[in-house]
Amino acid sequence: MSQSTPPARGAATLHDVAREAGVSLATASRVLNGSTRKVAESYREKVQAAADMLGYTANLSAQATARGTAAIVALLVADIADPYFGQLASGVARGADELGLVVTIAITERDPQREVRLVRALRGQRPRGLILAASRTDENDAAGLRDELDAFSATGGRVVALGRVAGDIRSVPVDNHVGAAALGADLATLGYRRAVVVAAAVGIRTSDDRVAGFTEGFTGGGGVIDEVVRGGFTRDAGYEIGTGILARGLDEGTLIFGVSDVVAIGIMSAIRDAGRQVGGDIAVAGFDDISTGRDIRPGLTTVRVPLEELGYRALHAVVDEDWDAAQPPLPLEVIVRGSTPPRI
Amino acid sequence: MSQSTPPARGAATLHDVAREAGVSLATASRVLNGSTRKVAESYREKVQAAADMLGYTANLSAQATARGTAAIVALLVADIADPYFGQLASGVARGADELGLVVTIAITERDPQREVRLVRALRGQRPRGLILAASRTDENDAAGLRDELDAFSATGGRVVALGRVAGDIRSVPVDNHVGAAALGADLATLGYRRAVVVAAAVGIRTSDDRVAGFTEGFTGGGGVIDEVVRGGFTRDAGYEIGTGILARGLDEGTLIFGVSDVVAIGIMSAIRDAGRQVGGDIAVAGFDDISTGRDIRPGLTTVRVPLEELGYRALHAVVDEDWDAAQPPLPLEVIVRGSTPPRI
DNA sequence: TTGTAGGCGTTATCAA
DNA sequence: TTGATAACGCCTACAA
Repeated sequence: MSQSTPPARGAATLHDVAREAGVSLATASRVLNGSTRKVAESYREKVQAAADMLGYTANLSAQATARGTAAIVALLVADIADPYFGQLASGVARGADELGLVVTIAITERDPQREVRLVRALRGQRPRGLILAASRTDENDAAGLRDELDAFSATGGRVVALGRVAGDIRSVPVDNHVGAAALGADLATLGYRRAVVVAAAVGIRTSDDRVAGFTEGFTGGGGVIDEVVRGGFTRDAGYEIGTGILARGLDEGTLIFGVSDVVAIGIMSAIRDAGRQVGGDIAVAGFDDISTGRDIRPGLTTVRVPLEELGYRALHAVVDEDWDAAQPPLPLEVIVRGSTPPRI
Repeated sequence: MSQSTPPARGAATLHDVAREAGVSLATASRVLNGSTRKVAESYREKVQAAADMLGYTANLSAQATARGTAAIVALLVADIADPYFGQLASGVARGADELGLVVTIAITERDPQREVRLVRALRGQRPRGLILAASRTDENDAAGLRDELDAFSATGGRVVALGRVAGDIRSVPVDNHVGAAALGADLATLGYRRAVVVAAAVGIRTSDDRVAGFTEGFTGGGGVIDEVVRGGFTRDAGYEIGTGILARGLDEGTLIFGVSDVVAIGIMSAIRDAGRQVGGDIAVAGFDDISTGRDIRPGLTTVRVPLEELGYRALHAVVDEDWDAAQPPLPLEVIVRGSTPPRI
């Protein structure tokens, strides 16, 4: 066996492999990385052997500079410790893995300015695409972001947003309105008549749609929305607002709808810490169906969003050449658990 | 204002900026990316202006090929939807952001073969370092992995492992043994006398250490370990094993210790689904203190591991030049909640 | 089918 | 301080 190449200082390069195999750089490139195979079997084997022996791994950066685009997909989330984003990221990662893509992750911490900076930085990677999962407010302060995204698109990068978004960028639709309406209707049918809604700030699309949908469904079923309180999309926001609501007094049998499970879980904790009971006393419902909602007792009534699938689709929205913009929205499903027992 | 440069097709390059500013490539590079500043203020301004106008972003790939290493840290986790890894990743991301590094994430799905493949693929990015958070078994089947890691280290990459690991690679120590012993001792003091331990497979260090530590502390306090059942590190494993244990019959007042919170939460669900009660009837304790454990009722008794901090430290273990190998282990703390009420 | 050579966007060396 | 210019590792017409 050829021993000509000493254990190279630094990673083995394509050069090394070619030399070791006694072929040209081009040939080595073709068998190891190039797509269409047009290399004699004997050469092919030699190159493979050399590559294995040297532990060669293509330098992705070099590949990227040469090709002009990197085999990378960037994912922007508000908070990766939040199970909502975790499940989402899981789907993205699975899809990327299937396609040999690398996922880069960035955390916005729900700060719009930060988000703009991150997009700008991520752009430097020349990723194939950018998945925006951090829920954002509408047009207003999104101006800076819009510019960055445009710049990215202009260079051939693909932007995918979760939920529905204005503009030309691709998106994976989630029919928050319909889902929330179904939830509201079902809860009205269950006998609930008064509800308090805990939402995020006005202008956050996801929140707005869910509030509107829920209101429509609930009032349509004969219920009344007592109040819509604004906070954020976090557990702590839910806890805080929940505590406030309880302090102002709340009738038994009232329902509190949190615009996301995370918020709803915060509310549940607030209820307990206030010495009240979740369920028969004060009912709670959420949205998303994160896995935690299944393990708490009583179980959290919610609308199931297939988050993993959502992430997976987002990844494909980035990559697929023949992506159909008229995607059917993901199937949503109302799931009634112990946090909203029937009142009839 | 100069209009010489038409809105370039493709992203603006350093070349474009230099031309627009009327300086050389080298100068432009120095003001925009280079570290030590030795550029006349007038030039500096011109370049900045040109860069801003063109929306220039350094091509990280090109930079990486030129420099030989990318401003990237790769993170390997078993499952990003698992809150344990989510919180961990959160800390890693924060640290990376502070240092202007990009985090690339890969999911092992707890498959050793897959892990090896991923490390190999990740190596292609020539990242600054690799953080191994996926809990692994000992030496045995880790051989292939070891090779890949060695290859990576040999090229100047830094490998950091969570928990304690043999070999020369850096690690952020977590004193699982001590923490578990403290938990066992405290629970014995609370009056528990019989316990069943639900662990992962033999050979998984983290699990082994926790089992050994708990056993030591619990028996030292006068308790007896009835049984150690083996499964995995997931919620579903906990549920399944929990169901099995209950089916075989379990005295009231027995304690079940799951080697991680996720497992313990699965056990709690199994207990409820079997019609038994968590707490006074059957007590449960876990390890890690993931956030979910605070929101379920009764709250889960556990050992608090500062996961976010753990991730943050891991990131610094990758980057810091003057990293002190003799890191003090992270402070662990026993947290007693409602899942293990006092029995005296 | 194989090899040669030029180019991708940056960095870094070395004169000027 | 500034500016040519040679790397960096790989891809890809184009030529052989």
